Amino acid sequence: MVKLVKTDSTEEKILISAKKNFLKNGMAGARMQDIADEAGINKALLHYYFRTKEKLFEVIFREAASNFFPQLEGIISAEAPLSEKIQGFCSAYIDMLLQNPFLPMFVLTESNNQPQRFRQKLWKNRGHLFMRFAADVNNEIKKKNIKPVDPGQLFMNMIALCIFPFLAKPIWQMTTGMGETEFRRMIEERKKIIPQLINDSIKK
Amino acid sequence: MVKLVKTDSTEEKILISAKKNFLKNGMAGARMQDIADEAGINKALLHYYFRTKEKLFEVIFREAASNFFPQLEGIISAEAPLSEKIQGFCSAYIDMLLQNPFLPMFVLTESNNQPQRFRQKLWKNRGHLFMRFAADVNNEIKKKNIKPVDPGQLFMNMIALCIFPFLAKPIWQMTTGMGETEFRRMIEERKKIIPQLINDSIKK
DNA sequence: GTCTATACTCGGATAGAC
DNA sequence: GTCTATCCGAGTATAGAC
Repeated sequence: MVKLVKTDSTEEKILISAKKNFLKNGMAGARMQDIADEAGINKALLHYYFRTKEKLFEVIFREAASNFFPQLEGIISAEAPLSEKIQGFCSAYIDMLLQNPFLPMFVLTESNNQPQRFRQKLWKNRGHLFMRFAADVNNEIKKKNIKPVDPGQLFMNMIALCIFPFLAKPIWQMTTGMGETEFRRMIEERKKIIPQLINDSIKK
Repeated sequence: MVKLVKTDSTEEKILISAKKNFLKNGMAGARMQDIADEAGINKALLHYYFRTKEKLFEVIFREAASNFFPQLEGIISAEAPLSEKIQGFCSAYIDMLLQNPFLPMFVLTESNNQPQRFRQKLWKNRGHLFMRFAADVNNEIKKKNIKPVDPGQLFMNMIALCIFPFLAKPIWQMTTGMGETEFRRMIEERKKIIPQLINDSIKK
């Protein structure tokens, strides 16, 4: 996809600043003043470009949401054994999350607050990745290569194990006294642990 | 524990209403007016009892947080094989979550917003349950009854699998078109699936 | 303890000059 | 397109009567 806006344009500066602020504080917590300050402009100009806070938020949210279920069609569609796909998916997904640690919390909280209609429009037909995955799983079941399992539960397990530590990070660090590097090491470790767990659970 | 406040006292009515509102909308989203309305009183009286919104919030938050890592010492301390404890823990935890579906989202989001100092005070020494569990696991490892695994990762996996579906519920329902009863059935199913998964992962 | 009325603050939005 | 100045509503908090 081609970037239609120059990196140093005012609009782009606003979007960068807005993304940072919204991801950190959510729609309710973010302040137009802060967004303006960080973009090096004033509030009036924000409204000139995006009319309202809500409209600005929507732009950021849409993009974030589209990344929540990652675009890993590449891995899922590849010609490879299921177990390797699972391995590749988890590893790549965790890497993405490491680079966007606020993404899960943001998408989950804000999804709750959106009105029903908007939510539907946003998430409907977003299930391509999952359906592709489910087809793979069902196929392997039919070929009797793996145990008969519910692909939905399998997918839920996989993303739960990948995402949850990022959500619980602050609490986890508090209760265990874990520092930044230790936490990181634990996450890295999970790139091996999770595929192992998932693959073991379907192995015949 | 003895309830010090009569159920129909004004204070109790406020607390019930506040809990409902805070859990649903979070600290930022909740409105003192709504809390007052639902308690059948006016705003002024809220402040009479709890001085500020923040103080009222703290009361609710403390109680919610103390339930997040559940008090299942009963199960964990029991004289039973580890596999049965895991089974019992997951099942009881999920039942608790079914009765408090907003709890996970609330505790996680609000924990992020608390200042460092308060967070520490709140979560420090909250790790009894986990330490007890870790001791059990290490013991079984020493006796060569199970594979050598990191108890931390094991515990993380267990709670991730239990909690995450409640966090992702709205998104999950949107993408899959799942209704209320189907979602419930899926959760019920997980009471069996999760212990199986966890126990299989440590079985020799 | 409970109410009505009001003060105060914060933050999103707009007017209008340049 | 960008700025300064200002408005205005929402929402927390308080004063003071009963």
